[in-house]
Amino acid sequence: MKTLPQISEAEFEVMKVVWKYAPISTNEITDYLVKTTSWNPKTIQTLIKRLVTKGALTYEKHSRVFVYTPLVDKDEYIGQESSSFLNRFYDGDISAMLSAYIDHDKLSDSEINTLRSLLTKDPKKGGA
Amino acid sequence: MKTLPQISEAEFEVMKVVWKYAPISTNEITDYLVKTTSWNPKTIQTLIKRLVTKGALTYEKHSRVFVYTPLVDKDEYIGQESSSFLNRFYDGDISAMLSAYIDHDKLSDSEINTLRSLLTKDPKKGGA
DNA sequence: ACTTAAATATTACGGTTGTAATAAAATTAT
DNA sequence: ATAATTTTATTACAACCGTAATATTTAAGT
Repeated sequence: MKTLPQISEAEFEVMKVVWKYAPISTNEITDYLVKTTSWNPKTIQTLIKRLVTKGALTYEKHSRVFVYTPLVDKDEYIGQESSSFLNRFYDGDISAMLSAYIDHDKLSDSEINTLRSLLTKDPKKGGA
Repeated sequence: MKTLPQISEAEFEVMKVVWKYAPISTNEITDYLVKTTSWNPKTIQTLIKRLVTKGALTYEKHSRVFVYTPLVDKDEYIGQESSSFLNRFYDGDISAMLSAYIDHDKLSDSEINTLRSLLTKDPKKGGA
């Protein structure tokens, strides 16, 4: 498996926007994040640039503007981070993790039910 | 809620040892981690020191040696990290997260069953 | 009391991150 | 063509991190 680039927390916020709206220009990314964060546009520029350097984003020039597309797949990235999280914090024991969420986050009955139905679905259907 | 100190990934490995064996001396921590990691003892010293500075550990002097005890609660820390992870990566949607684990990590039937039974336990019993 | 050994403390150093400011290049308007 | 504006590129800088090395303090032996 190819190794995905290291994406910092702030950079990840940028990635989320690009994943959602790509292809998207610098200004569009900036407009969006200026509204949803407390970041200065200059900061957002820097984050975008770093993501390009890291190989997480690529772009096409449309005359003066750059229009970005993700180079890393969202599900793959999140899946990898999730596995790594599970290993570091719960030694890979997913039951231990779920237990901790149930205790710590005090899941409501309806959340519990949703989870249960998730686990009850016939895995034969829906598979690849 | 009091804010827990920021603990880095390498520091967290040290914390795990202290959580497990506290009260524990510098040398005991070092011996343990030298075996389970590729770290130089000096590196481990540094990590311990930083954890003290950050308020994650405290110690008692027993003549020349320091004997450490955690100042942050393991479950509390992990719970907080877990909530934060869930929010950042899954927008707080625990079903989405579990779904992703099921898909990405290809959970076995027995794992699925364990999870299901976890969710089926009567929450009335065992509560505080 | 001195020397030695063991433990702790201080210093180092490059990479990453958060957070921008300044500089340069490219377009657009005049 | 120039000037003004917009976009991108370069530079900055401190905190945090991984990874130690060196220095100092303190206890133990002799």
